[in-house]
Amino acid sequence: MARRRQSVTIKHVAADAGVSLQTVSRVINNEANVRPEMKTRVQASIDRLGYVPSIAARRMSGSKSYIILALNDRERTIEAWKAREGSDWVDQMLMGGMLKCAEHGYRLIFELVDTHDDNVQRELKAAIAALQPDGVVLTPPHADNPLITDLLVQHRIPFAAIGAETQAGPIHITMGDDRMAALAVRHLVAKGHERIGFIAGSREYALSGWRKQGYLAAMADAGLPTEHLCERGDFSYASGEVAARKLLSGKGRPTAIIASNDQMALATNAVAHEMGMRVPGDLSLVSFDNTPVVRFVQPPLTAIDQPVADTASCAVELLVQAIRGEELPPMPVVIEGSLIERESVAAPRRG
Amino acid sequence: MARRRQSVTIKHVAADAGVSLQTVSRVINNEANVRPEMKTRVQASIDRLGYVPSIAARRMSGSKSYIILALNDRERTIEAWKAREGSDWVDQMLMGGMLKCAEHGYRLIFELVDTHDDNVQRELKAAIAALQPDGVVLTPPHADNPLITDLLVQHRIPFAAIGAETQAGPIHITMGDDRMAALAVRHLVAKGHERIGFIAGSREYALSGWRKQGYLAAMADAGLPTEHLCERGDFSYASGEVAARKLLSGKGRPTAIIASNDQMALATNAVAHEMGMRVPGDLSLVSFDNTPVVRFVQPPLTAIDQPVADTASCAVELLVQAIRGEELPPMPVVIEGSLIERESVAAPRRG
DNA sequence: CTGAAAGCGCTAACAG
DNA sequence: CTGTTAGCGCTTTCAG
Repeated sequence: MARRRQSVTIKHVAADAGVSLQTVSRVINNEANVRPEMKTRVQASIDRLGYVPSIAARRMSGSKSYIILALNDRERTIEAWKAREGSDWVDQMLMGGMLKCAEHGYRLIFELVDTHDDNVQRELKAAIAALQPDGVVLTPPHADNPLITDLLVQHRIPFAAIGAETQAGPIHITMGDDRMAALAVRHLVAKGHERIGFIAGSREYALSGWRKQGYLAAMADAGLPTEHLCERGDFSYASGEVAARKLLSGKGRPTAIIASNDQMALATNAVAHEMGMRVPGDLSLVSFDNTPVVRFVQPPLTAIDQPVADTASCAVELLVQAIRGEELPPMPVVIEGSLIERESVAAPRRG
Repeated sequence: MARRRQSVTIKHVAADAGVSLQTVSRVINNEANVRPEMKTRVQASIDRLGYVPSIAARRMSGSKSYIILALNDRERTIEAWKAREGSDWVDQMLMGGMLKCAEHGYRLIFELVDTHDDNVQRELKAAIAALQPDGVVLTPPHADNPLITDLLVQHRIPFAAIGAETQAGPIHITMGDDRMAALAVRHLVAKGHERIGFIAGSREYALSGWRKQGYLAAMADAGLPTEHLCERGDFSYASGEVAARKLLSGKGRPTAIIASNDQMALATNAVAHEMGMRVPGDLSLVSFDNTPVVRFVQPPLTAIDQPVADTASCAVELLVQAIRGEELPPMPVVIEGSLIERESVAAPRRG
């Protein structure tokens, strides 16, 4: 294969502008110690020739690769992709992260590794060796895997942990899950609900605990009971069915349920219908995540939106700051979601 | 910032195995002219040290970057992402392409450029200069933009055009849109429908024409009329409403409609309900694309699945073959979808 | 079949 | 403030 050469290199620009390579380098890296006049001249040459630096060459010589790695769990991601259940986590993650990367001249590379596999470290090491990323975005449950975070710390690669239990690296972002759960509770309480059930998510995710705590705290604040009103699922539809059936078949059943994700909310909705209950007439329902599918079911579900794109965008922004050695804000940074009202919540029936 | 160095380089492997750099290079590139014994010894060192070559260094010296670019239209992609209408094109594209890339040691980088902007060429040139991709996946409507294809040809970068009208480069993939439309027609004819309406998509996409042609041909084959039964939308929900209203408000209205994408099908479904018609009792409906949302509406829609992931995967596979200089199959390669039966099709009412 | 030398495009370190 | 020099890790080219 023919050797593929850069068509316009820093040399061409230097020759065109009549300066040294180094001066051009300083201009493209926006370094100090270049006279404005010089800078203008060089920039003019860059624009005229349409010069864009090669990221491979920059990586080779300098310390930057201009690559940020977005690490996701292989098994879960592939499963979700194949199931086509309408979750757009990958989409939101990718678009949010990619667009922010582009603003700073970075590229985002999406990578899958097995969290549970003994080979995590080997897989991650290989990705690091191949790509030499300047930063890594870690999504749950990776964000809490010490095999991953330790390796990153050791390689001195800054990482942004999204939804992690504890702060293992420089950047720690959450989506305010506890406050969002409390918001859902208050929304239902304001409608007059007193018996509010909750379906928790998988223990493997820190956010499951936060959502549950937020629920418990808000219920306590409102002076409402939670006994026999809290079940745990694993985020799957099937687990949602089981939990919903338990909650709805006992005595003193709830007039409203908050489900920790959309699939479990969908399942709850189906179970309610199956049991002859109307949503929202007999049962109000608030979902978590607000993936596109909740808008298309009957009734469209009131949901807590999980701001995935904003979070990914923020992760990249902070990563770039960290790479540049700039000071970071206090952690954790909280990107709060919001409650989207639709048609699955109403006042409870009296009696 | 500290200069970040590769922890294990080809030099370490060479020293460990007691051979020259070149021999190691030959082994990792699977070249001929290495004694099996040598190869084994080198491979052992590679495994022991956990060596993985740096793609930046490989790009610098050799001709390969091990990067494949997936090019999508900026405006449309961002619009679809923000609308959160439940389309999972990006997801399917990314996962299909990325997993196939990984199999061959490549990485997929997702990039957005403005098809309509005068700066397409500048944007694309910049991406090429920065990344030096070994291949590019082009999605509609990029695949038919000569500003893009010419530039790629000129740079001798092989590209896979998905859903392009004509073959501008080495790889040309379609999803058999005409045959899929015919399949939808035959499905409806088999149920007893004779007046079958069709809502075409935006002229900007070659596949809109193919789908329409497939419909017209299949209708002709069945000896059925198409006059006043064919409207054109632009793939948007709003355009679907307009088209559906036209089709359903005339005399001799259709007993079934095929919509060229899911949003227009959803719109048709809504219009039918609004007009007091039942789906599928009074109107059967077949949708195109089969994005997740069609499973969650009432009734769940029978749809032609568009095999986006398989297509992206195939594009990458063929690209890798092209990069290696291997022979390619005859073009276009057709990745056919299938008809997914759900609940929006029934026999027409008699009368 | 294997090795040595040269250099890809850029930046770090140092010298002026 | 600007230029020079020396590589980064790998593949290509050319010798053996």
